Amino acid sequence: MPKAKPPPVAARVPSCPPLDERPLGAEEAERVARMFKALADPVRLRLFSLVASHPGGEACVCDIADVGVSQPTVSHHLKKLREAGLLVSERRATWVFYRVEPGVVAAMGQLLTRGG
Amino acid sequence: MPKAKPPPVAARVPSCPPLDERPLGAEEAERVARMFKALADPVRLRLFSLVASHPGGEACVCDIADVGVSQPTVSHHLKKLREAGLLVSERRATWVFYRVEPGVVAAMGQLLTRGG
DNA sequence: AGCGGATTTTGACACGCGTCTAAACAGTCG
DNA sequence: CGACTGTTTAGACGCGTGTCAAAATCCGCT
Repeated sequence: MPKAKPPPVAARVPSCPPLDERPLGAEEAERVARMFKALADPVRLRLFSLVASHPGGEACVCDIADVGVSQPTVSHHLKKLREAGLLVSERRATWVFYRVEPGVVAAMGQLLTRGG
Repeated sequence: MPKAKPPPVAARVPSCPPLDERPLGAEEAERVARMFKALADPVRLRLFSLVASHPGGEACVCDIADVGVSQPTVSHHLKKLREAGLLVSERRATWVFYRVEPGVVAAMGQLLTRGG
């Protein structure tokens, strides 16, 4: 039986203060680093922006698969983005559609937005 | 003679639009990924926030070296943050001080701040 | 049930990266 | 100059990760 984890929701983002407010603890840093790591790859960055900028707010894999790597590699990266909570996927008939999970991106933005 | 590159200034950040405005090109993605990669490590994240939140806006290496790894490793990570343009360093007498380069962080924040 | 297209998973491989110890470098103080 | 402190560099090592081809899975259709 495949693990049927519910998709990671925006509510699970514990919202850190901006990076210049106070030093991050070890566990906080681990968690935040995981999010940044998801966007620390050119292919993932392109896939993410392709989904984020796609009309309708969602994109089928076949719409965004042309980023210069093989299609299995695309799937691999999409999975990583999903596991990081940045994207959510939904199967409709033959195709799988991806959407951005808005809360997480906003949380990362707040980390980098100068506080005070 | 050590390479005397001028410090990477905020003006060198070519300021991308938010990720949901249009798909990133290949070269753009490479460049942006390099910046995210610099913050995609727990130790670097802690070092960065230690510098960013330090009173006076700068910190000596000896002030922030206690993040659970050896001191050479700290130096290695600080070098990466400096090469990524996120920190600048200056030697004063025996000690080396690090400051954040504000422009780059702001640019990364804009990437993640929902446009429109 | 069986075919065919879309997507994911598996297995393998090479390269990058984080970490350490040991050594080198810089600068201060006797 | 020589000893001592603070910091960086040089190698070396193991693990994670990005990539691909091949196989497996899912789903609609006939």
